[in-house]
Amino acid sequence: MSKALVWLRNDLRLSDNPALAAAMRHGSVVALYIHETDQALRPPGGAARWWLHHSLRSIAVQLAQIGVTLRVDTGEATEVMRRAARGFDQVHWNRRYAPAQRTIDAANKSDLAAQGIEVQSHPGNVLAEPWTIATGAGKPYSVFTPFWRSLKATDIARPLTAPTGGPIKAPEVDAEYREPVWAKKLSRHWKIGEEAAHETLHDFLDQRLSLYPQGRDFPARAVTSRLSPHLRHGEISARQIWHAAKALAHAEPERAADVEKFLSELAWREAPAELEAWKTGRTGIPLVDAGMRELWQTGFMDNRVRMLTASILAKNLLIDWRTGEAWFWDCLLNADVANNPGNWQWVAGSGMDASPYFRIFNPIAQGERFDAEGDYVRRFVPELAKLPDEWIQKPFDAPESVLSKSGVTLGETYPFPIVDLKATRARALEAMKAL
DNA sequence: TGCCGATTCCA
DNA sequence: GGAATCGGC
Repeated sequence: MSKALVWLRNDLRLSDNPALAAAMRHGSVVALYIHETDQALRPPGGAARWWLHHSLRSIAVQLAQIGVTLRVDTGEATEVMRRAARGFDQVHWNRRYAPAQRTIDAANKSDLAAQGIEVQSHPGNVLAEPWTIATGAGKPYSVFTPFWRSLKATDIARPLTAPTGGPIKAPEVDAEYREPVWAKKLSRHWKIGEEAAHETLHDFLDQRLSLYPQGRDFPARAVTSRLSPHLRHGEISARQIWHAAKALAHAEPERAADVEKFLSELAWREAPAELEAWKTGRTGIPLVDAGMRELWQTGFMDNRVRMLTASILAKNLLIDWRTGEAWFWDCLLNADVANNPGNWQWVAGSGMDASPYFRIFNPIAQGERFDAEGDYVRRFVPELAKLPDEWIQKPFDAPESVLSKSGVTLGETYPFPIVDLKATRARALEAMKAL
């Protein structure tokens, strides 16, 4: 009998779970969840860890009802997978899209292939996979509105139904987890698991959606969907939400505008791939990446680099400065309510005593002025270390011969820039003039 | 604690 | 053809 292993990650549901469905078609199935300890991944915070624990317990019971055992393990993904996949002839998972996650998944894929195990990856928890929505020039959209127009015109895949099978006894999972005392407060506000996720969706569509477009920005009204923790852990898929809301708009056309507003907010989940590149120091602009990696590795960032990385996010990428502020807040050892938000507002030009709106940093020019020998870039972006000073701040302009001599392959060892500095500068000035 | 393109000046 | 300067964004 053929055996398939399903690696569950952020997809803790039975319905519309392409990896699980494919594995079930193949033969007998075991599911695996790994608490990944890879350095490149951020471990979940306390609250998310609490949710995850209960979500795992919930899905373990559901899986047992269709004859699937859930195993839970801890360690580096490739280490755990190498052991766990022994004896299986297929491994399935649903794709994830953050750079660090993709690196890990690619490593696993080749590792398993070397063991003679077939790996099949399936669409992750998105409406449309990133490479299916592109501009006329074949590049990812960098502005939400055209992205949304394009997404709306796309056929979003229909959700799959949950697989069936004969029940077995549910295993005890995540046994080492100890419920923190503060979790009692949380548990009064949330129900966790796939069933609860669908209840939340339908409560929202029935009761709060009509108030959503007007009320969503007013926290006291509490009319938002509250689906985000369910989505985060994959207890419900974006496709399921999409089609449930579309079905409502079809049945009650007078509510179509409300549905559209809600779905456009759902689509925001999928727009900012750039935010992830910024956070993880993979923008393709050396000084920005050095700063973001310093922040992540050390909990500190040089002040000039703070201004510059903030300027890139708020002005070139036109991402809400509060998103960047939240990331700094998480990562900085010296973040303080008195300065962190204030500094961000200064850069974004939205606070009192703001920097003038037209002050947009150019990280290449800044690098050439303040890191002329490239020492700082070399320290935190070692894959560029062998580039000569002349090109260390702008590898994308370096001649091919210089790149190859320095062991740099753009798009492979180091990313192409995710922003066109000139074009995004012009766009920012345009956008701010409009204000 | 800005960037950029145009202009001017000098070699 | 490069450095210095300046105004507009």
